[in-house]
Amino acid sequence: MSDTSRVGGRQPSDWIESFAARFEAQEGMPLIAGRILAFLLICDPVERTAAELGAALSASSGSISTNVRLLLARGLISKTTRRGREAAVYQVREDAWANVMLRRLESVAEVSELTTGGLRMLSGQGDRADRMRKVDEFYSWLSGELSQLRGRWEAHSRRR
Amino acid sequence: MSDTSRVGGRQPSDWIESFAARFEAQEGMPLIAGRILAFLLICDPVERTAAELGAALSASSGSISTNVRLLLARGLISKTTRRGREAAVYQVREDAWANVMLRRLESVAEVSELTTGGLRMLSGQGDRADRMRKVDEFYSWLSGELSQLRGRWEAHSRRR
DNA sequence: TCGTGGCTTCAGTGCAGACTGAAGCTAGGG
DNA sequence: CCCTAGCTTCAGTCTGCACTGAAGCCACGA
Repeated sequence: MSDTSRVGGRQPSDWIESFAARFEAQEGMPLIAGRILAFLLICDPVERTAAELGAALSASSGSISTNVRLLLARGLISKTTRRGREAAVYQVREDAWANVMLRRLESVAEVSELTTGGLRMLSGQGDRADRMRKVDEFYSWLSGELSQLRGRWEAHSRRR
Repeated sequence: MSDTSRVGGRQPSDWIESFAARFEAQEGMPLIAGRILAFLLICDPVERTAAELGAALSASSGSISTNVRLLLARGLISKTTRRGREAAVYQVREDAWANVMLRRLESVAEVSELTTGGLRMLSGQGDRADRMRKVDEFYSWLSGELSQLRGRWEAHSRRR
């Protein structure tokens, strides 16, 4: 099948592993979740059943079940059920990707809530609060910047 | 000592735990590393020895050694050695904080290297590359935005 | 050259979570 | 109302990592 053969001079299976490794490091995802995501980005046809995912990635049905649910919860893939005894199929929600990642970025700036609280805790402590003030200033600024990102992405994608 | 007493109506030890929990979730840091960082943000005086950190956070000398090194490697704290047999002291590098975090954010956009590579891998596959193209478009845009952030932070902090 | 304080190293422990695979559940078809 | 395909659940295994604390190492002072 074309999914595991050479395409464009590179092994898709290598690409899948790289992708999974990156998502493990960056998002703390299990490797299998990253593999599912990567596979669903390049497979043809775009929709796959749980059994097909398990076969393609050499993972157990339990693992597929768990990780597919994780990806569904994050909003990165969708599940389409079909009538009768047919298996449900999964596919990448490429349109939701930006949303999910932007939300994740915004959460980084939530540290500003902690630093602002810390600043209040140290109020009246004079110089002692200097460190906290500097860090808080950064996170407060970052918080504003990141919330603007979403608007800019919408403008950017509308523009084309 | 004032570090563990009530300040501004909130327990610093609770704040330290919240801070550590957030950094564990967000940065994948060990809890103790987050505690050290939090403690160094609010302690008085600002410099502390490894032994003091261990005592304040109820952690073993080995744990302090490991996690202090992790924070040094990330550039979030500095180590100052002193002459003779005196213990080295650690303190927060509040000025480096923005730099470290911006670099971390930029690494998120490195996924664009994978998606661009994936796109090349799927070249000539027509519709099959549509998913990848959309995701790649987002990461490429994000990559540009995040690299601009650094410039904007410098402008912002110079302005005040 | 020895003594000592401070730091790092490392073997050992415990725990968390990723993964498996079989058993159980669910829902449509006969 | 049973059969069966497909999915989920769960107990068990295993790997990896955070943490400990004691032993070793290093550097300075005497």
